[in-house]
Amino acid sequence: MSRPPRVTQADVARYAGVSGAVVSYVVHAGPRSVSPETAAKVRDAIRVLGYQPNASAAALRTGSSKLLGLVLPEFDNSLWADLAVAVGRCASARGFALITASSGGDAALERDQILRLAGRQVEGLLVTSVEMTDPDVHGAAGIPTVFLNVFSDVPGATTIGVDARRGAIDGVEHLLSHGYDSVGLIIGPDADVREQGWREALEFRSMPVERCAFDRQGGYEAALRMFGSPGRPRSVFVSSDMQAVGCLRALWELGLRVPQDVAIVSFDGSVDSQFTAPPLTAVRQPIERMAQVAVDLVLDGPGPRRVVEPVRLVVRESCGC
Amino acid sequence: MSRPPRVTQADVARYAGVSGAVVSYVVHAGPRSVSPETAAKVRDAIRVLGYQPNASAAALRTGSSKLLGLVLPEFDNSLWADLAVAVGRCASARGFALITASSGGDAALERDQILRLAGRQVEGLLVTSVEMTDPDVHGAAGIPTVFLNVFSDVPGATTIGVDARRGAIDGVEHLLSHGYDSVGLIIGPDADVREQGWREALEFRSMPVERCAFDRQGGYEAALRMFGSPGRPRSVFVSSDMQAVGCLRALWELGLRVPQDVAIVSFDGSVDSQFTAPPLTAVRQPIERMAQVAVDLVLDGPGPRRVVEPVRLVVRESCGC
DNA sequence: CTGAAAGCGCTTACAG
DNA sequence: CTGAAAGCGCTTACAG
Repeated sequence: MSRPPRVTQADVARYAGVSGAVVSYVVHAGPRSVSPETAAKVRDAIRVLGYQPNASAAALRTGSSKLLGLVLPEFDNSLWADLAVAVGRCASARGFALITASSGGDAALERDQILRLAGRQVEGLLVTSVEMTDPDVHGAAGIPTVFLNVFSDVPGATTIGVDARRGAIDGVEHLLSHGYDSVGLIIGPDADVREQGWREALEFRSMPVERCAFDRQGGYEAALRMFGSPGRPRSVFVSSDMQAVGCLRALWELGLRVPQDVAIVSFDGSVDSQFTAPPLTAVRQPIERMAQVAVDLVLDGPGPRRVVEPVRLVVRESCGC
Repeated sequence: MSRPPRVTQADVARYAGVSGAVVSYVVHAGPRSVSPETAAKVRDAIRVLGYQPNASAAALRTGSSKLLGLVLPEFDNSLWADLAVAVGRCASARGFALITASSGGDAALERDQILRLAGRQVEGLLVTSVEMTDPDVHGAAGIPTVFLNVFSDVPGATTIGVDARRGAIDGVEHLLSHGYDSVGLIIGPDADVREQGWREALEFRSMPVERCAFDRQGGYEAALRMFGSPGRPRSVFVSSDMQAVGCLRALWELGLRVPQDVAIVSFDGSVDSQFTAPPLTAVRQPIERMAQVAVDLVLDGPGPRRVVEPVRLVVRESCGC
């Protein structure tokens, strides 16, 4: 466990009998060419000594840390977990590593984390706020930033999101197509476009709404309120898989069967939605694709823009199909 | 979105009319003291200019990157997700940021990720392998490493884990205490100490075993095999929450009720186990505590050691209590 | 209490 | 094709 002193470029150069520059040339295959024999000697030295270039030094010299920052509200949400994996993969493919931070859904902490990441010279920031953050943090950090999971255009910021209004409409219409006369809504603490879509699909008929946190516990409590009292709706559109998982648990406790007594359509379509009992019919967000676009945009993005990815209804069993 | 040139220490020094050294002294509150008036001027300059010390430069100079690496098999497992959050919090409290990488459970990729992290000058590595990795990677990286979720002592390596044999015994005995005559086992691809504990608790009576991947799909398929054919056990001990979630789904499909037809005790006790229907009785791994110990050990650890954290049976409803 | 200077390990123009 | 050297932005002995 005693740490051996780090092998530096100079060590390799000495061992191979060349200058440091040449070592750098072979490590990066450029920008100058090196004769095959010299290159072989250098590669040998690298292998024998176990040389690993010092990323801090390279970052300092080039001004490029090859680091991306990812800020998520929390990890124990399979949607964010999936996103973290996908972003990590895309970043890695472009030679970037990922520094992750979780904000716990707290705006002040989130801002703090972003500033911290900025200090670490990340070259891009991917941030997912439950509520779209003040785009000012973007300016404050002075680093290319893309906001993920944002449902509407935010002038001056690069945002990626799905057409959640459309998704909500699709989900609610699917429920309606089963002939259910009522469709409740379980949604986050603040109004968002999913609520709007739900209203439109219902042609503005009045139906029960419960607001709660975007997690299992929130969905659980909201469902207890919505279905524990008389006048419960025949079906419900839930604005995230996590809330839907909590909702399912509440319905089970209340002795209500899904979909026979209450039908559900959820929003997100993460792994969790596949393995509930019954599996959830869900409006799926294309996480992999969004991750790819986000990484490309944060690294190459020419300026603020709005990207809307299409959403797709994945029919499983909770809707009664 | 145009990137302003970075503000450096020299800029602050010039603005405040002091030397760079003084700026460093006030930023770090040491190691030399600075007069209150000068300090005030410097703090002003920092605020006005929006100075963020360049972490790469500091890392190069001090030889300390203040970075920790975390390698996980995947993120869409709430146990790992919980762990990532907990480790992030502990690291942050000690001024370290976290670079995360997921191995996808592939040993070669895992090794690769570790080497990559080593090149990034992380000062410690926390790695969780589904199967305990070759401790050689530790030597190869030349960086203090602690392996998490390891169930037995590995000489020469620092490992943290629970007494999983004891946990399995507790879980199975709890099932037995309900009077169930049979307790099946759903476990990972390779034998581990949980299987041993299960056998011991059953006093080596022969019972059904199904092996499968440590994920939802694995547990789903294993349960279909175990409960879809005659001679199914009255209860089952499942070696992870993810597998238990899949198992619950399979039982639902088979029309078997939990706990009336089949009782379940799971292993992990992550958030997911709280919100299934019914909630899972589980042998809980103390994730927060393990994260704390891991971070402390990787940063201060004097050498290889074995840490065993106690496990606790959390009784909920899937066992029939 | 403060400044001038060295040096961490790289990369890359500049000479040769 | 290769080497000597400058410089990225810090921190920290060393002088004063």
